[in-house]
Amino acid sequence: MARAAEGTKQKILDAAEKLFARRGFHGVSIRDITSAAGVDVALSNYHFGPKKNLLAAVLERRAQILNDERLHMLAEAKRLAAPEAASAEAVINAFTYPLNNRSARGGPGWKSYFALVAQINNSPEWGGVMMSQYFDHVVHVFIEALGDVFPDCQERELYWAYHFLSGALTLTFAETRRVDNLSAGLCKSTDLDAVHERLVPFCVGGFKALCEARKKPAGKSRKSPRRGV
Amino acid sequence: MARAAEGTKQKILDAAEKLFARRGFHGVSIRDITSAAGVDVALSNYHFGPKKNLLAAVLERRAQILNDERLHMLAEAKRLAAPEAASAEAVINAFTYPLNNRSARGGPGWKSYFALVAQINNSPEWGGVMMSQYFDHVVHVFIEALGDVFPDCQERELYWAYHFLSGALTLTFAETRRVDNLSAGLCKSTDLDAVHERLVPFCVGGFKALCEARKKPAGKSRKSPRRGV
DNA sequence: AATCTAATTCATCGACTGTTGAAATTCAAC
DNA sequence: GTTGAATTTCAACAGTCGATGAATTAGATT
Repeated sequence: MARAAEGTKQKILDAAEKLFARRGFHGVSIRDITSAAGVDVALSNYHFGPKKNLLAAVLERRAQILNDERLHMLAEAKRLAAPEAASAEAVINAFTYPLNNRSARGGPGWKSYFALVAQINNSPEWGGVMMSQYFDHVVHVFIEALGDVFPDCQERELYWAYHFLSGALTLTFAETRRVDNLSAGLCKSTDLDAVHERLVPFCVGGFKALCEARKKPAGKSRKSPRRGV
Repeated sequence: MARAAEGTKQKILDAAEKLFARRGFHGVSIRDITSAAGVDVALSNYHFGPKKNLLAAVLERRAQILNDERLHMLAEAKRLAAPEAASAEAVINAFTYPLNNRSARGGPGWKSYFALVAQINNSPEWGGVMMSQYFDHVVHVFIEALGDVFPDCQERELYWAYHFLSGALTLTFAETRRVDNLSAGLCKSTDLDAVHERLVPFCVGGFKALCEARKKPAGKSRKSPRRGV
């Protein structure tokens, strides 16, 4: 039947995305996934191979879209600011806003995706490799752009600052609702636009403070050795 | 045999902590844990009940120690700064340094513990409730202290800023090593003292920027309604 | 030494795990 | 309408899952 398969593949990916996000990779069986998708158990193996490949397929599906949007927003920010360097706010916003937009207005699949990414990012089993695989090449572009914004900042500090941003970002879009209880309802995890309005200045302030505290040692700034892929 | 049991309980907790941290709750079987601990399978159920209770026991064991150290450091910071308010740096340091110290110099059990907490914090299955259970009462004390540091800042913003700090903090002490690869060795996840030196100014800068961007609306500051437990 | 409880061992329960091979079905191309 | 490959179904595999009840051992108390 040729391309009736594409439909089932997407149904399996959708179900896997949702269930992996809720209970984690090991907390979900292939039978859970295929029965939620309304297809036969064997089809997961037929289309995706072993279970780990299914997780990889889930992560890969939306990563490309997200990365394209990030790079497009960054290019636009640079264009508007030229010939001067774009603001730190604009660069960081280009990195975070696509998540905000997709999570708030992209449908439930995107919400599951970000909840899953948060778990992957914080897992020693997957975090060190899978996050790098899908996102690092775009992060390098942003680090370089931030090097233009903070010409006196050491490259190492930019990576550390990105690391902190990454933790805040993934936890935010995981929407675990902990902060809702903690703040007795003052904060609402689900109001993503409101959170994002705070996330960006927090991170901009963090970058500025860290770069200020650890400037480049001596004379000339703006070296920024291009990093290989 | 009365109190020979305490030894086995600790052995089970140690093994569970280590394995849960590496592969997550669902990725580890009770047989994995008890065989790593060198005890019979049935002893986990005998001492801790069902598997979920074992996870709770693991989380609870070190939370009390950590919370005590945090509160002690906060009191000390307040004492040294009195009669003025303590600095933002001192307050945030009191919250984060105990993690840094225990992870760097507390033995491998603490490292596993923090890696596990990072996964719990980012998991929709556990994050919303278990983190609150063990840490929120201490967080409330710190939020109040931060209210003294930033008297013009709205309480809601302090909770959001804490949320971002929480994401950066837990990812940092998860030591997934992603940033090591990303930065081509420029950053070393395992050099915790170096990371902590950056984490604190980043978060202080974030708090300041967020509080500055969203000051209290009108006249009088310092209301800070005491929040119930 | 006898007693009693706490702790440990062992065997086993039914259910579920990821994966696969063979058979059945579907659909496009001829 | 027949061929042929892609897709789906079904049944089953060997192994593991969390949990438990019964029997055994250890240790303190009497």
